[in-house]
Amino acid sequence: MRLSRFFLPILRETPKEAEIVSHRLMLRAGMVRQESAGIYAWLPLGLRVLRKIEQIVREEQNRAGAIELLMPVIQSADLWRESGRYEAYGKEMLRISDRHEREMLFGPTNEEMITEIFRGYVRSYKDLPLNLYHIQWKFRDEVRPRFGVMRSREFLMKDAYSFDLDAAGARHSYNKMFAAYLRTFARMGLKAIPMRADTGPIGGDLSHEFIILASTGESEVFCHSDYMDMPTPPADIAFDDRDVMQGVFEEWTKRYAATSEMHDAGAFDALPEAQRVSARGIEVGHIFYFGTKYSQPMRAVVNGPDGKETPVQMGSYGIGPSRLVAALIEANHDDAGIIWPESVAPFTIGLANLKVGDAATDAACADLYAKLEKAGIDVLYDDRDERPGAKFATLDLIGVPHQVIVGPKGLAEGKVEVKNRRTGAKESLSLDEVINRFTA
RNA sequence: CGGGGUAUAGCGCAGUCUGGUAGCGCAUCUGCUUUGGGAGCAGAGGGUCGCAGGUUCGAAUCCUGCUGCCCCGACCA
Repeated sequence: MRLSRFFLPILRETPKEAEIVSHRLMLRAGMVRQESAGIYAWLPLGLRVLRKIEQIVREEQNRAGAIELLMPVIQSADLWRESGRYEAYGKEMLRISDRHEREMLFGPTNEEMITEIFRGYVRSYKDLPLNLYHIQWKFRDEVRPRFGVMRSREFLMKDAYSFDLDAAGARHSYNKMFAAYLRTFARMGLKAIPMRADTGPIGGDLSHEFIILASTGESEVFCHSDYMDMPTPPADIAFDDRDVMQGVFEEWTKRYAATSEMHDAGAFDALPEAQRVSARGIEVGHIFYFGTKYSQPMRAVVNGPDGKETPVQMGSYGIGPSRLVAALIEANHDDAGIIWPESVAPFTIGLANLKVGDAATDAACADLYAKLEKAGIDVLYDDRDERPGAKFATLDLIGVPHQVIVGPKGLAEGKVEVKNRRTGAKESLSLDEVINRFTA
């Protein structure tokens, strides 16, 4: 992408409403624009990151055997009356009516709808287990949205729903999502710690929140220091093996880890001081096992091997990709701006032409740009007629992992500079070496 | 939902107390000079002063009502 042709409305000053660093940087880097309280437009740079995150989430859901579909954002009130949640959900649910005065709502979550879909087609235990997910916009009319997309009213959520014949099967489904979540966050370069959690309005009796540690986190968390450095399940782990999955679950839950709501000060204080981690955290995922809470009232039943109708055992599993964008920035930034992990970066390479109009510099940049793009690398080519300082500041701000800096000074020696955004390390390479570095 | 703020150009702000028809910095546009860490000079454009009433010869400024947004608390992917 040529920057001169891109839409990147960077702000030099910080809008005053932005309190936390991720919100400030997202506004300054031209990633989002607030349209109403807690409602944001995603600008091209922000959307690129959101899509990368979404894709990682999708790949790991698929790997764990979940199947993608897409449900609507607008739902019928009647569906929610079946589960009893239409009244129970309260003011957080945005209720609307259509031209025929039918009561509708903007979906805050989809347990009811997925249960309705399931019961419409599935009759036999032989079709189980089943895990269906979608990545769709949700709306929760928060009393007080804040921190940009971290706590917004409209937000993107991946929500998966598992269906099993019995509790043991449901447990396995839960464990698969548990392992998939560990992999998902690790691929984004985040250390997410599963913590026993309150189930809230979703209901049920088994639940874990996945928390990443960040000083600006909204919850207070306590955990064992071992969590700072634990191996993530490999891509080829046996998701279908119940014992293997149970092993992953046990390994990751046997040490102390809890949010303040579930905190047991006695148990935590019993740990040696060096192993106690007390910090603030951001919830980036939440998984629930709630049995027949919805299948019972909504009559989602299958015929078991014994020929009897049995309500299915269900669980639901959420990740907030839009919140993750902010969480990633909280975990990856410095004074100059964002530092994207490569897996979610909007562009992999930022190519800075320090002297637009200089024949040699232009030619070198055009050559590098063409070859890198041809190799399938996302390159943001800063071909604007700006001074070098402005280009460095822009690339630092938007956090592109690798900067390739081309100027007359270096080219005189046949060299360009390659700078690592995270480490700040600079190397002087020839054009060919640059190509080899990124395409090898 | 309780409490506290705030609303003036794209962004950040002054002007409001004491009424006289809107200004500064950055950004934008033009020209010249510059070009390895957010350049300099000269010029230019851009605002129904949140909205609606009212007071007044005259309202960004005073009065009334409304709305948006932000912050603090109780709730949450």
